[in-house]
Amino acid sequence: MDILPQSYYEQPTLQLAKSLLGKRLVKETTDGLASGWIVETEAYIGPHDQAAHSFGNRRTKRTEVMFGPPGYVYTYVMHTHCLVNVVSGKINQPEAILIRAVEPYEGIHLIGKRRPNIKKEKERTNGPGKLTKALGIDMSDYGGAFFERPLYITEGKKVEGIKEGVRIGIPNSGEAKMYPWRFLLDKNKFVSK
DNA sequence: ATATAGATGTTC
DNA sequence: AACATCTATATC
Repeated sequence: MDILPQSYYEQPTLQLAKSLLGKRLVKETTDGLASGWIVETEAYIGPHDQAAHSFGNRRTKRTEVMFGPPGYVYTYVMHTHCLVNVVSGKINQPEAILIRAVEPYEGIHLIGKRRPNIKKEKERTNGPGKLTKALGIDMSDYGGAFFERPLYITEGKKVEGIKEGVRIGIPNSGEAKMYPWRFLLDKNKFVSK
């Protein structure tokens, strides 16, 4: 499967968020390769979105990559966990897509080693903090490109049953929390609750 | 099966 | 002080 070129990321954020469903997210480490199908995403459209870190064009050390060209990696540490985002929008348009869940595909034994003591299979990757740990993504990936190793996205499989919904976990974002900017594959067992 | 609380680190 | 979360524990 081919790595998606940078030009792929030049489409509008909401369209890209939907398009990412079913693609293959890959991470290579010294331990080996692990990958999963993307089954859930959320769009964060900076200037107009109170829930985005870049709301009102707030530019800090943390949000810096979002102001660059699309197709780059924005990792962010929340509590003890690390979250992955795909930067989208043109230069100086701070937009990004949060990857919330994947379905394990390659490197299952690695994923199992990184997330032991799990009762059900789906609990390994059905949340933004879980999937990063499962695939071995961390802050060292910040600022990298999704079209270059070691962290990249390739073509995937065709998907059906794309569903939109309201975003999760952003209670204090005013009107913005009602925007239907969450995309997921209906009937897939690996999406978050 | 669902619900609730508590712990965690980084940023502002 | 706020938060784009996870896990354990408790209860049905």
